[in-house]
Amino acid sequence: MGGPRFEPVRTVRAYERIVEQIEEAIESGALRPGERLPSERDLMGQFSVSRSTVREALRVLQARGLVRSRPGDPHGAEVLPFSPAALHKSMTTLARVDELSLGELVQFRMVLDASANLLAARLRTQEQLEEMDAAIAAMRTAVSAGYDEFSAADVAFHDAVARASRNKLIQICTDVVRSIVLNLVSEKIAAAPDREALMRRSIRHHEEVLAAVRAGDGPLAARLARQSMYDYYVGYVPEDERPALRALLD
Amino acid sequence: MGGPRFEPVRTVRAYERIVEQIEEAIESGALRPGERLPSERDLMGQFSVSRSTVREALRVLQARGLVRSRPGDPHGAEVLPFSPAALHKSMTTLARVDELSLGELVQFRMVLDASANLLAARLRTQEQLEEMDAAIAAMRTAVSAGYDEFSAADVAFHDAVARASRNKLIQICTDVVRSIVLNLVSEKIAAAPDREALMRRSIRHHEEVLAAVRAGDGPLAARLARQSMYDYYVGYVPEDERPALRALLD
DNA sequence: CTAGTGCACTGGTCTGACCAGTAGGCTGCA
DNA sequence: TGCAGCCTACTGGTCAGACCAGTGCACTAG
Repeated sequence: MGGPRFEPVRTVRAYERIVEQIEEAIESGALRPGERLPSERDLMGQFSVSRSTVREALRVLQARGLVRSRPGDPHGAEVLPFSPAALHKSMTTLARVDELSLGELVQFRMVLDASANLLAARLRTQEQLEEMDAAIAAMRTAVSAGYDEFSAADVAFHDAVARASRNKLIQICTDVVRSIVLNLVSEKIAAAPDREALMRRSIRHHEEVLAAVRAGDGPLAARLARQSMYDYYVGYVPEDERPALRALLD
Repeated sequence: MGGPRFEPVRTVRAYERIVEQIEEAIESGALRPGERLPSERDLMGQFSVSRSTVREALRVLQARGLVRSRPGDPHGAEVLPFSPAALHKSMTTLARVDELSLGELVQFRMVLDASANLLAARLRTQEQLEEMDAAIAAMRTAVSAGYDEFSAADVAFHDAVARASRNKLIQICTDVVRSIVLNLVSEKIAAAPDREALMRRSIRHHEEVLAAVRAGDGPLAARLARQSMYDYYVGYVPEDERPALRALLD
């Protein structure tokens, strides 16, 4: 006893080492978006491994959304700007396999949207207010155009609010969770018989929210935003999940 | 004009088709966590592709956290239960490459933690209250033990609150963002000269939050949680980002 | 009944090959 | 001289076949 304590060695696969190195180069900024990786045949020389190993590493990097390769491209794999695609993918998977319910997703949107509005009320610029105005105007004209147009304008409004919050994490999560929710309910909404009434009420709600944001009343904007989202989605949430949503209301 | 409109065909790689099929089997529940995939040599037969192609597909699935393969395992790759590891990875990448600032991360934690407390105040069980009690007790004894123990107890408290919110998305995002934040500041906190005073104040704050949760006062718990987190981290956030954090306070 | 051994099979890696697709230089025509 | 179109060198995608170290299980010897 008392001799040197050895730790179990974790065998690290060759392709993992390659992933680590390239990932580090990208995340540290040594490789910038738009730049190219050497070709696979070059990389196998640089890393002293076979092409299969290089390719497995590139597959992982591609799955993480860091690079993209195109067959025949003489310039090698391209380093991509960050996109929430990988985040989106894993959250979508979560929603599918881990029985994330519509109630939880909507509740999360209520939290995010309320916070975004709270922040936006204090941090918004004049330009952002105009974007929100424009989005609501687009919603009005879209009532007769159809649900897709309406939904797009609605998304534009919430995006403008999220941007005005100046928190990228809120923007990204808003975007990701919203697209999952829309994917779950858009068909139902588009087929709803009282669709037009829903749209008109939604527009009214958005106008109230925007008024609060314009007035700089964060808490009011947050409360109205929560209520608006609740009203819009509650009909599609199972009865037994609704109390949890109402717990966020005042 | 007027003829059939053709869409551009997207060439789909063979390994992508394999990923899609296995992913579908897992997400639909046809393959359950703990079950095994056929061996790579079996799969190359089933999909009529070479082993390289099968392996590239498995690498993608592994990067997404859906399966794991171990060398020598005679049972083939294992289907994993969902874990937020992939989510965590992509969010960490986001924090590194997309210049996510500490201010934004802390702000997001304030939003999540406040919402979790708001919900917990209404939905918590007696058992969860006891967990929170135990976590605070552990924080007290950890003041003298060291920062690592204290931090672990602190994490346990916030986890209990997140669980009590009954929203998995909140739990996961809390977990992911917290670990990123801790990774950024834990060294600084551990080295802070007034560390012990900070810990004691933090315990007091947690006690107040817990009292509000126990009393069922959601808005109060949310407000106290925001304030507590602000106080704990504000010293590590650059001056120019602090106003955005304060915008969340009352 | 158990400890130990051997074997069949696995995943990780390598080599070497072929194909279709791309970009950029080259050729030949106007 | 200018440009359209072809050529070629190279790329990524895929395949085939091979070797190795490691694993679990059945079998064997005690």
